[in-house]
Amino acid sequence: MNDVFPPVATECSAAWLARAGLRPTRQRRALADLLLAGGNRHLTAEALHGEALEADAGVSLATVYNTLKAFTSVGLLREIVIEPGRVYYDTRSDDHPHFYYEDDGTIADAPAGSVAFATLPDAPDGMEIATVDVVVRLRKQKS
Amino acid sequence: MNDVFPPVATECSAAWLARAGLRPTRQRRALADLLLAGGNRHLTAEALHGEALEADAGVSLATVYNTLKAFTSVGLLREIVIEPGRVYYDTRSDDHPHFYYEDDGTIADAPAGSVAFATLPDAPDGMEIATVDVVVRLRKQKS
DNA sequence: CTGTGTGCAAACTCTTTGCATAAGT
DNA sequence: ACTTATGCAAAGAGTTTGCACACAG
Repeated sequence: MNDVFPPVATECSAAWLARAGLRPTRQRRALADLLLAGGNRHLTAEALHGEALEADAGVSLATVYNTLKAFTSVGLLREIVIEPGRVYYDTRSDDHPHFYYEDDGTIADAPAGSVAFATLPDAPDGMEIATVDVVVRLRKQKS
Repeated sequence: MNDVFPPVATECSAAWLARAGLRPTRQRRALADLLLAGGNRHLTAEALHGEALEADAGVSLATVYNTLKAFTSVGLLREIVIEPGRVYYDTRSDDHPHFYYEDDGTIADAPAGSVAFATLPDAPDGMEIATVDVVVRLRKQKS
């Protein structure tokens, strides 16, 4: 076992699912493989379904939706909501800032550590801060 | 003319619209009045439509949507997207952080100045930062 | 075996649009 | 007058759901 290298996708998807208590069905493994394949990814249900189709994974769109929700609820993925009517899923599930390119609607991770808070608000009484979502919206330079 | 006090709603809506180059129709003035009435507000199209109905403003839902979009495009409002399939409009159009109560899906302004950045990322080449959206997600305290 | 996951299609929610009427300048 | 806005209802996009079948433990 090697803790240094990121786990190989084909092996990882089963472990991933097992650790989360999700049954490693063929569809879930296929989707997990796709998600884990390319480093940190930010994609929509439809985009993932498209990739699944290309890979002949035999996964229906409904299952993609259900699976993404399942993955999210066990903390394997994180939802990002930036545009109305479109949910992105991030394969990094920790709290980190994003770039949003307004021109083409794509999302990327902002460089690690590039956002730091000098101050954060106190949570109102009886509340606690779950996460702090930061989206840096980018547009083409005017000049 | 008095620059110190915030403009009175009934007077303001016409000025608002004129300044933005929007025709001051009855519906737009009614919606502007509702929006300006209660300080900083965060509401959805449906919520505003509900208020318009209560106020007998005679404004259709489609017009509420169109009007909110029009107001947003001229900078009178700002869109806030936090939940999938639900757009909030903020009567404060400047860049400021929000609290999001996960329990009931409501939004509030975070206290002024409560969020400050120690560092912000450099925009990628050819890009510039348009805005930085900050949403502090709150949940009920566990204890 | 037993229960959970999948697939299909229909339902659902929020939002947008086409077109005829009404209102603003 | 001429142009833009409104209202209705229907279409649209993205997501969720109900139910029968299939698969994992």
